[in-house]
Amino acid sequence: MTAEDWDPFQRDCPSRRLLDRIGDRWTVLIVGALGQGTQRFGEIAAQVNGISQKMLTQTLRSLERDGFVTRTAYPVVPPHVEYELTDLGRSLEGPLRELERWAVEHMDAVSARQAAYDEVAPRSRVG
Amino acid sequence: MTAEDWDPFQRDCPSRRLLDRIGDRWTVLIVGALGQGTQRFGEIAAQVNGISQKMLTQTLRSLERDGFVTRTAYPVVPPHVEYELTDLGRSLEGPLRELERWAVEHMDAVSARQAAYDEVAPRSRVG
DNA sequence: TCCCTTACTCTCTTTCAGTAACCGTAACGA
DNA sequence: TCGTTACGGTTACTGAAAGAGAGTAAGGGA
Repeated sequence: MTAEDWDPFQRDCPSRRLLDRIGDRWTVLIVGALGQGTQRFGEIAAQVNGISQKMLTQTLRSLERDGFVTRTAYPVVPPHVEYELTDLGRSLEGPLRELERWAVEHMDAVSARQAAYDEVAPRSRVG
Repeated sequence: MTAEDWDPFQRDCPSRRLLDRIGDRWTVLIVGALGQGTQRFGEIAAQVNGISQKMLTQTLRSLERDGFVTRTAYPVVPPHVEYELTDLGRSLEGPLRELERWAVEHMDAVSARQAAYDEVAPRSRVG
């Protein structure tokens, strides 16, 4: 474990790119969907409402490269491809699910703050 | 708590936008920086290596609107502005720090997987 | 013959992030 | 007096990324 060398606060540190990837909007949802077990391309697309085929393909490719998911293609017609979380991917589930949970739990509080902010005239706050 | 109504997997659910925001690359780092206490614009910029003034301003504005940070401007010359996490913002620290920690801890594993993936010819894996 | 299925892939348009220049005002140094 | 620095921005421009939508391969069924 050489974890001490990485610092996401530094511009060119690889851990910054990794943080970008795991915080990515589609990554969070795709990993969440795959948490339920092996799934096909179309099944993931159905769960992650609103994702385009392009982004799903692209994100799955990245997740595969990073070792978060495995891709298994059966050479049949029509195509049959299965995606599954690896151990590494499953270790990400926890932190991501917490993020998701936080968002759901604090949604109301944030909405309220937004409404309050938008009421007062912009830039009127002075200390 | 009406948390049951929100579902980030649904395209137009506000919680999806919130999840996007809190997973945002700069948000993660700015909240992390502010975790150490009240800070000025320039201090945050120095910690979050590589962020442009534009993105720092823009992200701080959003964080303020969402109720994660407070902005206090002292009408002096040159300008003096302080940013601080709210209670809501502090409640985000935990999940975000976990993400950060995960990235640092698994950086080596991911690098290894990437290298392995890039070695074999693309699209040669079949089930 | 025609269409259906699935997992892409390509093209086009729009949106977004980053870069660099500029701003105002006061204090300071030469 | 002139030029510079300080600080927290704003603005215009540009290249990259995301989204929308149509097209593709190949076999099986009506």
